[in-house]
Amino acid sequence: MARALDEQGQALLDAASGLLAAEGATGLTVRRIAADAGCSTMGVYSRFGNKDGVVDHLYMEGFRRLIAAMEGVGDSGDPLTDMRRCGQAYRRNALENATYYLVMFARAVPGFVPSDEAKAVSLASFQRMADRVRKCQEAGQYIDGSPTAMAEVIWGAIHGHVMLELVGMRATGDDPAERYEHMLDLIEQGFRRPERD
Amino acid sequence: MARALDEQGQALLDAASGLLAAEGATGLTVRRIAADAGCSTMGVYSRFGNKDGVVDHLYMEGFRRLIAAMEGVGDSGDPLTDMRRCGQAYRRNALENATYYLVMFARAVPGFVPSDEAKAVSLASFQRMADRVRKCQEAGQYIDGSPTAMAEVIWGAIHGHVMLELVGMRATGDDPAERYEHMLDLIEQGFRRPERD
DNA sequence: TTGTAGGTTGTAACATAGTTATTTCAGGGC
DNA sequence: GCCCTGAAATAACTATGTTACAACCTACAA
Repeated sequence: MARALDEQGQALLDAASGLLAAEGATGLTVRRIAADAGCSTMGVYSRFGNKDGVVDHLYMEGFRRLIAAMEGVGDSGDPLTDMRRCGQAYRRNALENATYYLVMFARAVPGFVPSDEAKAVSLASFQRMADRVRKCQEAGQYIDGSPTAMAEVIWGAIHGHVMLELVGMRATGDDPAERYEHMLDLIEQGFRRPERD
Repeated sequence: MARALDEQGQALLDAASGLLAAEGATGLTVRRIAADAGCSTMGVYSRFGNKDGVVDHLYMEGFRRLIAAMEGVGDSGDPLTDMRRCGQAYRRNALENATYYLVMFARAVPGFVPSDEAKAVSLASFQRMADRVRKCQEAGQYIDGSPTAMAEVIWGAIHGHVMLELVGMRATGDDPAERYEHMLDLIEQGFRRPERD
C-alpha cells in the first residue's frame, strides 16, 4: 500500500478529484474516472484495488487541504486571535471544498469506510485544533483542561454549523457567516480565562 | 400528493423503515422494499412515484420522531432545565434512530432532495428548539436576542457533536456523552443572563 | 348486462453502477 | 523464432433505479 504512483495513477486521482469537485459524489464513478484519465476501468482496479481505494485518497486529500487551511492562519502572537481565524479558515475551506467535506464527514460515498492510514490523517487535522487550544492555555487566555477534550468540543460545534450550511438546512434568513461568528463567540466565552488585571 | 395510503402503501413504508433501521441507506433498495412488503416493484412506483417518494416519507418520519423526542421532555417549570433535557433528548433520539438521522442530515441517500412538504416538517422540528429558547428568555434565564437566531446556534452545535459521534469520528477516548454535556454547558454559559440577586 | 376508460399489477427490459473473467498484446528470456 | 509473464482492454456478471407493455381489474355509463 501507499507505494509511489505512476503517471497513470496520478492522472486517475486528478480525474477523480475533478469529478468530485464538479459533480459531487454521485458523479464519481469508476467508469468516468477511468475515461477522464484516458484508460480503461481496469486501470483503477490494478492500482487502487477498487473504488474505495480511490476515495481513500480523496478523503486524505480533503484532510490535507483542511490541515493546510488551518495552518495557513499562522502565528500572529495572539493565540486567541489565531484560534478565531482558525475557526474561520475551517469554514472557508469546507465551503470551498464542499464535496470533499461531505465525503470526509458525511459518508457521501455509500459504503465507503476510510482506511487506517486515512483515519490517521484525519486525526492529524484534529491535532492542529488541539495545538491551538494548548497555545491559548499557555498564553493564559484559555482555562485549564485537557486540550484534546476542549478541541473536540470546539470541533463538534464548528462542524455542525458547517454541515448544516453545506446541506442547505436553513431555518432563518440569517447570514450563515454571522451565525457562525456568534458560535465562535460562544466558544471563546466559554473557554476564556477571566482576566485578572 | 399526500393522499391517504392504502394498506399496501403502509406495508411498503413499514418495510422501508425496517430496512433503513436494519441495514442503513445502502440496504434500502426498491426491490427489497417491494419484496418485504409482498408486492412487485411497481407497487412502489404507482404509490410513491419513485424511490425518492419513499425516502421523503422516511425523512418526515425521522423528523416526527425528533419532534416527539424534544416534546417528550415536557415542562418542568424551569425552562433552563427543560432546555438541557431537550438537548439530551436530541442526542438520544439521534443515536436510537441513527440511520434516519443520516438520511435527514447527511444526505445518506444519494441524490435525494426533500420535498417542500418534508422541508416544512424539518422546520417544525427546529421551531421546537426556538420555542424553548423563548421560554428561557421569558423566564429571564436567557439573554435577549432573536430566539430563532439563538436556536440556530444551538442547533448547529449539538448537531455537529451528534454527527461526529454517528459517523464514529473520535479523536480521543473520552466519553461522547461527557463531551456532549460539556458542549451544552458552553451554550448555557453563553446564553445565560447574569443573575441579579 | 355489457362495454369502455382508467388505473394497477407483474413481467420483462433498459441504462448505469461496481466488479470480475476472459482475451489480447507487448516485452523478455530461452 | 517461440513461449512465458504481466498488464491492459474488452466483455460479461450482478445489482440497482426506472420504464415499457400486456394482462387484469374496477368503476361507471348505456
